[in-house]
Amino acid sequence: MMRVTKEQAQATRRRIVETAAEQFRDRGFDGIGVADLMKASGLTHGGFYRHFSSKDDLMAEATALAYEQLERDTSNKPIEDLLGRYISDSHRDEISAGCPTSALGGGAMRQMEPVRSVFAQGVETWIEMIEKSLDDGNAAIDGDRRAQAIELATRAVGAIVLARAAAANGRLSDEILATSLSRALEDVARID
Amino acid sequence: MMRVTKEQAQATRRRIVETAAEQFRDRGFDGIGVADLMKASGLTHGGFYRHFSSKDDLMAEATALAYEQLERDTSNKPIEDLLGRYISDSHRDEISAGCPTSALGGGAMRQMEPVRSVFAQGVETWIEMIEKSLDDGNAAIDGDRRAQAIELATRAVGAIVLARAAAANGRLSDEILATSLSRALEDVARID
DNA sequence: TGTACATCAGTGAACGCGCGTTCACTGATGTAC
DNA sequence: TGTACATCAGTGAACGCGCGTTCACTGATGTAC
Repeated sequence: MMRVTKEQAQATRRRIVETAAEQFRDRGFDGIGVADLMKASGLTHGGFYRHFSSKDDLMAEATALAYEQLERDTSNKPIEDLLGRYISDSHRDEISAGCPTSALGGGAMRQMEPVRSVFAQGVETWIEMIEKSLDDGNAAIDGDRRAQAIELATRAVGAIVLARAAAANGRLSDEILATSLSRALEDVARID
Repeated sequence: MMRVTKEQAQATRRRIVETAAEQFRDRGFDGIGVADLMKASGLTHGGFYRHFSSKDDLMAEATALAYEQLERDTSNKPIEDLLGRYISDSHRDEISAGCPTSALGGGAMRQMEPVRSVFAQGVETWIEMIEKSLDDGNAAIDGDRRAQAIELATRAVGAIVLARAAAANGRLSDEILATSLSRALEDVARID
């Protein structure tokens, strides 16, 4: 097996990006190398540069894919579901399938340009999803939906980041999630 | 100059921890190495292990110091000041002097044990500081102060993490900070 | 207080290792006739 | 449709480099007498 159908090559490329999207969130951009990423994709490291011009290039693409997955999993859901899924034990614990902002966004300013822009675009998308979720729930009467969406976006991200930072103290971490979720749901009920 | 007063040695050690507390927040734990850290402290890398048993050891100590600095800068301040300082352009931009939770907390679960516990303790301290700030403001009447403190803690951390993740889009990043702060201040005014 | 020796903070060379990246090579796929 | 050749996805060895850590050494400080 050397050289492969164009379709197979495209599938390989996609597989690498999917693997990277998981592994980067799980271990951090610096926590996994090109060789291990290729091995986890069932390949050897040498072929990497047939698909990507650099690790940074893959970081940008993998992050973009992670935001697309977040969008797919979240859009067209009632705001209560959205918050319930985001502010949860399973989201805290399964970083590799979770929101890229909470997993990697804290270091976005340390990254090179292609990656930074992907994060900025992902944050905008994330806010718009919440706004849409608020609008869908009820025939828009009150207030500034955009501002409400931004507030809920920060509360959700903050809850997960804080719960992960506190993870060594399980009781505290759980308290942060439970309190954050119940107060967010109360406030959403008040809006609707 | 080889061998130095016990006081000087202690001062050197402190200087390394202070440098590390800044550099780790700025560049990330993986973003700066032992040799560069020692150079930034005016030393050569060889002496590192006279003071610390490993880089992880320093990471734990530096993070603990960063939380102490946060506590010093923040406690006994009215809640409005606390939020105004935290949710600000300068806090977003000057990561090296800012809150360790927003700078490094997202990766706490990827760290080894001494470090994880320091983050958990730091988060607890941070929540307690907000709770105290709420209590000081007015003679405790209503509601669950602890829950209010947790909510405000997540809103502050979330605002900074989101603003940093969105930094490549300056307008969006500023919008997140402005909206988060004004809504947090409104809610605090409602509580008091 | 003065002398002799042990301690140990700091130096700089060296260690093995894993990193991102490059390269010559392979051989089935894709293409030109 | 069949043949001849070019392309290029994937392999695995090799590159230079920076990492965390170790070590023999230095010489002023600290200590024992």
